[in-house]
Amino acid sequence: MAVNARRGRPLSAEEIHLAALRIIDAEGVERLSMRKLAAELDVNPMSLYHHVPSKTALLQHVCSMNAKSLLPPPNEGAPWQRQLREIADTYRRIAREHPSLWSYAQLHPELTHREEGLWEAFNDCLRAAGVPKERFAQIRIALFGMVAGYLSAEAAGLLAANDDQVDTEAAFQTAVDLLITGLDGYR
Amino acid sequence: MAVNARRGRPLSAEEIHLAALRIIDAEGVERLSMRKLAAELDVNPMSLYHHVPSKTALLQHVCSMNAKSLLPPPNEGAPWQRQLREIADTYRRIAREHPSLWSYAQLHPELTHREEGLWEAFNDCLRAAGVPKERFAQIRIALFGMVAGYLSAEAAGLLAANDDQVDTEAAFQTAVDLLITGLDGYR
DNA sequence: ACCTGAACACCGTTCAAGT
DNA sequence: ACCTGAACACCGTTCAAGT
Repeated sequence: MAVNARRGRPLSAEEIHLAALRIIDAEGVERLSMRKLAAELDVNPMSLYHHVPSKTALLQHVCSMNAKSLLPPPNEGAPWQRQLREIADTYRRIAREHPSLWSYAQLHPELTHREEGLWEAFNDCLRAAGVPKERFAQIRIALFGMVAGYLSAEAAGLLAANDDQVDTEAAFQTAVDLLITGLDGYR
Repeated sequence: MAVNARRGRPLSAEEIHLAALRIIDAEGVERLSMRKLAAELDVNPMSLYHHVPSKTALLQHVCSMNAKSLLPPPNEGAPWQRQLREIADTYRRIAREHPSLWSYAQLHPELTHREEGLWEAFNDCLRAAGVPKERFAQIRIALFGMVAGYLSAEAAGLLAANDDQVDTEAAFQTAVDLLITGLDGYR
């Protein structure tokens, strides 16, 4: 049995995805290469292709795994302002866990498989805020685009680069406050 | 005189930047290569390096040129709601002129040299809206992050991918409306 | 079944040599 | 001054050959 010469234990897709995420967090998506990944795993570069069909498929998997964490805790009873904050905070937590992946995934939406339930949290929120149903789709896009987009800008360092002394947490809360006050206008 | 064998007329940095932008618009930043760029210009790949120090410098120049167009028309007299719409619409026009470059520049803020005057338009707006001065910096970041981020998401196709029938123009106006109503809360 | 070395078609960039 | 061919150190991926 031709077990890997250098490691002695078999390779697995799981292990490959985790190592990829480690490189992405440490060096950025752009610096992830199949050859570097193999080196990280102490494995022949070509061995990876027995567990993962391609680099694109690997990135798809990592992006989609990450997107699964976006579902916020169910929260139907709470006031809608609280619900929206919860969504925004969940997004921010995920964005900051893997900032390079977050920005990259926004640039390559085709890589991420998004769960059906992702929009439900927004819908619950808009319902509770008294937004007319025929406006749901557009407002959901507006909110999602601004929250996800803001976090992508923050993750990439675009916001810190522009103003020197920034409390990034407070700036994000300011952004969410603007959205909440704005949404309140639909009541 | 060793004028280029294939073209007969001399190469220039200007010409290189324009050709790069053409490839970026047609195929995306990620598919721009020095060798492809040389082919587009019907030139030896190595000739480029006599006019441009590196691919990174080339992208820096193109990104910074593009960012210069972000300065909106001076508009101090108008109501602040109108001023903010003007900024947002200017940003959107530029984002949609070169969508791939826009998203890429957001992911790589270090590539873009931003003019000093870029924030003045926001400041004018906040002043006119009656926002307390000590909140300017944070609100400016919040607004810039959400507008630029939303447009990056739109340019990359993240918003269209999520909902099938989207009027992207209307969705953006909805987003800007939310921000204006939100800002109005500071009055 | 799993691994691997050589090979192919790409990259960005350096450098010595040409005119 | 401007151009160029060969070369170097990288990529992702295929495939035939090994165990």
